[in-house]
Amino acid sequence: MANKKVIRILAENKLKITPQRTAILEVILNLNNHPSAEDITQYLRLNYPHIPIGTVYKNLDLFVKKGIITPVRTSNESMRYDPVKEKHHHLYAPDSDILEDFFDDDLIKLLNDYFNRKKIPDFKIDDIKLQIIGRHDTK
Amino acid sequence: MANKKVIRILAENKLKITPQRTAILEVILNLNNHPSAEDITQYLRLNYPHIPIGTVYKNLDLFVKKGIITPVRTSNESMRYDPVKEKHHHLYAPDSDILEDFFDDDLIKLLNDYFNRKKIPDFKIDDIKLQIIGRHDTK
DNA sequence: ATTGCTGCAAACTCTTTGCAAGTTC
DNA sequence: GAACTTGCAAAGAGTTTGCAGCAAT
Repeated sequence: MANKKVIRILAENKLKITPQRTAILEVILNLNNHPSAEDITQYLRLNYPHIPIGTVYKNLDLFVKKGIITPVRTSNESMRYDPVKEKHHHLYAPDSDILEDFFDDDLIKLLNDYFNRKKIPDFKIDDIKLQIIGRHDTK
Repeated sequence: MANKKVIRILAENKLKITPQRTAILEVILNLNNHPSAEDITQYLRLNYPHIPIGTVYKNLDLFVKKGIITPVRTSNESMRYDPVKEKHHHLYAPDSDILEDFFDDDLIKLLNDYFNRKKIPDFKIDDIKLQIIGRHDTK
């Protein structure tokens, strides 16, 4: 059931391979939806009716610590999880709560160049997070 | 006690002028710290020992609805509140949980120009939120 | 055999809500 | 006096934690 990619990722990170864990990671990788813990649990329950949300949270925390996924906050309450490793930004539509990756190398380069030139006094930059807020066309 | 600016803002927004409300708004305007509801309550209790945090939240919600303040989320759990009206971005230091305004008209222009040129298919941009993540120099 | 994981429930943090009594306009 | 606000407590959402029993290495 568990695909090889998932097994490999878990092994590389020295995480024990359990059915729950592989299922959770598969959902995040395949859904590609920036799901919340609640979303993941709902989805898993289609095949696995009794998985507790506590187990989902514990695994998400581990995945975040290992760098397998990244937590993303929106203006909404719940934390969303992003499995993508390459540097990117996000589109967020508050009305629909849809959160999407926004890949744009030109933009990344633009910001890198900008902040390489313009230093901020007494502040060391680790990352730049850009959220493009808006809405999807309705027709 | 309540200063004229606060009174004016409340009147302009047709909010009734109560001691609690003016005190809350004064704290946000004067602290300039992007305080959380908890921060505001702690601070108010120096002079006003029994103010309930529920009252703080109710007023914050109203201020947000009226556009007097803007809620800002960081990677941390609690919501922070920003009274600044001019367009700006933020510096955030996760280690210290310090959130600061970052005013930079060149950056705003750079992003505006960029997104005026480069449209995103099926997406109407309402706002661009940029958080510069990093840490303050320790020496 | 050791170490780590699951399942369950309780607890915790942040925020919202309901409502009676009081205040503002 | 009509409409709104406060204070208080209870409840709600999202998340974390503790621990006994079980599974993976």
